Amino acid sequence: VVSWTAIIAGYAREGHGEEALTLFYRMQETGVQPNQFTFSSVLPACADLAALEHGKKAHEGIIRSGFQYDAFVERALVDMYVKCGSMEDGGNVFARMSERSVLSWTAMIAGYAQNELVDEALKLFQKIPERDVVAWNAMIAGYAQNGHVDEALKLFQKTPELDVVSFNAMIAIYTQNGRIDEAMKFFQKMPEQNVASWNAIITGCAQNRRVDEARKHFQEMPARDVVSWNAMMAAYAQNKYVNEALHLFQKIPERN
RNA sequence: UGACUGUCUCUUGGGU
Repeated sequence: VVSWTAIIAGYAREGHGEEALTLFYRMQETGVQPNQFTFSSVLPACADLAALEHGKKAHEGIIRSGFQYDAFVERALVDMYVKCGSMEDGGNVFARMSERSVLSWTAMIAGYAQNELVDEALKLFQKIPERDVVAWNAMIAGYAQNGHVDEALKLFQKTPELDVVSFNAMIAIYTQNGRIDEAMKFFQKMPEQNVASWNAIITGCAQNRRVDEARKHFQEMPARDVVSWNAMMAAYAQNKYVNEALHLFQKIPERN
């Protein structure tokens, strides 16, 4: 079981979920019973593939074999259900967990928000015993994803410790609602911008038909990653500058 | 000898 688990874990970690699942089933066909290590290795593979049915089967196996109270397994189950978008199942496991870390709380909040259950997200957020900056950011982004701009801003203003992600989230919210100038204010007053901040601005300009400004920021930014290049190409393409998009594509450095 | 985990920015498709 150790050997099987080591290989399954390896595949899962490298993003080869299909292989991880295949091996998971094959080990059982050969009569080897998975243990808690195996389950906490294979569940992330189900999560990556958003393979809810496989995840549920694994959950049944976990209950049959009595590993449902293992803390590693519980966290992996919550993570799997959230990433598969099955918030009801995730919530059930979460509610029965022996120990809920702030990571699991945050995963649940983000999951609810991404599934348009912003009220549920808020309920959990209000119940977190210890909120860190990531949890605050998740709730801010949760409002954003559901179009609640004002609530997001209120929460941002109440956040005790802001970081670059908090600001980036606000930039995205405002640009997505056509309020570029307000987004720029956040961009300018944040202590330091990272590449995602610049990318958000570029995308924001593009979505509001300000291609020239997008290009200006693209040229100004200190460092570009693959998202930057994609964002700028999309900026051109979506505004009917197909030739410019193609031209840019040809200029992307190989490492991207 | 083996295990899991959270928040922001781009791209494609699907759904509403």
